[in-house]
Amino acid sequence: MTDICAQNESNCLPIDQNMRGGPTFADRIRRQLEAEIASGRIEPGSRLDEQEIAQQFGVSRTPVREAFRMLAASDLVELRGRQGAMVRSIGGHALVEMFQVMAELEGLCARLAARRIKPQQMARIDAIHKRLEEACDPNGIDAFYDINQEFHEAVYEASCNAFLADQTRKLRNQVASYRRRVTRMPTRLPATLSEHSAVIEAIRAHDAERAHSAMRDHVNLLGDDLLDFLAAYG
Amino acid sequence: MTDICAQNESNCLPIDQNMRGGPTFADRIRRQLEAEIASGRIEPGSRLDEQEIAQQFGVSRTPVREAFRMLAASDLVELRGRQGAMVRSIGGHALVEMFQVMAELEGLCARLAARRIKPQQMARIDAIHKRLEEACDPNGIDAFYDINQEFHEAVYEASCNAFLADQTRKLRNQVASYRRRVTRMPTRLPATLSEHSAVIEAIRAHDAERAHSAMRDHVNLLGDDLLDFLAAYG
DNA sequence: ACACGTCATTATGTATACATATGAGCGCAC
DNA sequence: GTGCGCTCATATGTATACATAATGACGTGT
Repeated sequence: MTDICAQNESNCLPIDQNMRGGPTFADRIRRQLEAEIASGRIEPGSRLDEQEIAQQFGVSRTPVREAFRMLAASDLVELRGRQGAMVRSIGGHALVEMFQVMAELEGLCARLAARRIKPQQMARIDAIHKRLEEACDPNGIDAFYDINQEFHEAVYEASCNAFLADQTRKLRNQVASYRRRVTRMPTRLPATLSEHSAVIEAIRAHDAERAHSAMRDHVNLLGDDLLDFLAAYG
Repeated sequence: MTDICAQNESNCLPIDQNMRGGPTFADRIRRQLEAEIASGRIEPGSRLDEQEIAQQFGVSRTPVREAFRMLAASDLVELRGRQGAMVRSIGGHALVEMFQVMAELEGLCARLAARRIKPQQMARIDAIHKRLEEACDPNGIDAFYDINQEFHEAVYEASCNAFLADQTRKLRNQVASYRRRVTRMPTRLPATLSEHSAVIEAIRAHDAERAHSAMRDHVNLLGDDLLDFLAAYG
């Protein structure tokens, strides 16, 4: 079998070199497709062709099919009988529902973090926030997006609940491609900064209730902006 | 190909006749295994043999493997490299984490239900509760368990958030086999009834906060009992 | 007697072959 | 000209074949 990167000449699915996730092709393909979907490089509604992807990865259809099944169980793609797989397209109504749940889960993360955070984790969050302030530049949107993600990830960890962190991460990943669009709204950057500040100060004060509501509001405000964005640009 | 039920002579995986879920074998096998795992007929830690299951269902390994991948993505089974699949075994620590999340999600269901419930749904919940009271008999534990499930399902629906309902259902399903054991504790039945009553009255009064905390407490108390049970009989 | 290395068996991961359903394109009838 | 039905191509679902890594047994050496 040729190396998995061999077939990769200017395809729309460039193989990530750091692909040492699972040793099996199915796992690697799943991870790669997850990343492509989350980043928006594969747009919602796109059809995923087994043979095409198999050729791009230089493998047979079998591991691709298994990757599809895993992604379908994570609700990242939809399998429609014999009509193939397509990247799940999330409508406005479903987004509202998902943000409501995400707000509650992220709120719980913040609440637990307020009760359990260790000085080292607090320092890390402060450092991330400082970097986020410096990256508050409409030109470097992608950097801002990544650092923002780091902030939330740090709160997940501070919650000291690995399962909660995992669930929240999965949900965040499901709406990632939609979130990424709304980051481009000019008002979102400064709003994010001040909302994060509120969360951080509540956590620092070990005020669980305030941390919960601050984080919930933060997520809900993002959801509102996202809906505005979708209403305007479709 | 022989009918999917043909090979089923006194196996440990009796085929459910109402198996018209997905038209594909992979889907049917996934649903069947889900049910077997949730009911506890396949115990946590059991190893799932591809060939054995394929023979029991009268199909080849391919759809079985695809079912395994879906179940693994739902965290119901673990795939350990080339060492096969085993039903996920959840330790006490992980159970605590999961119940903390489930309490929050069920609490959110109850909160939304308190705000949104329609008279018809309220009547349905009352009817279910009445049946649950009648089933409060240590001999008919399984019936009690099923009606209890109906109650929670009715609250999910009353929340009018399909995504939330789905997430909560999945989580409930993950710990189903552990929940089922604790139902056998003698104090759990009357406790469940009174805790449900508190939730119901809060929902009837459209008191969102009270509904949330009542449901959260209900789930947390169940979690506590489950931990006691595991500590004693684990 | 115990430990270690080697080998055989077996089950998983992957590739390929085959069956069949879905959708497109075309022709015909009204 | 439009709508219906047929045929065919293609892609998915399933089965089978093959390669390889992991498990267990056996034998040998200390």
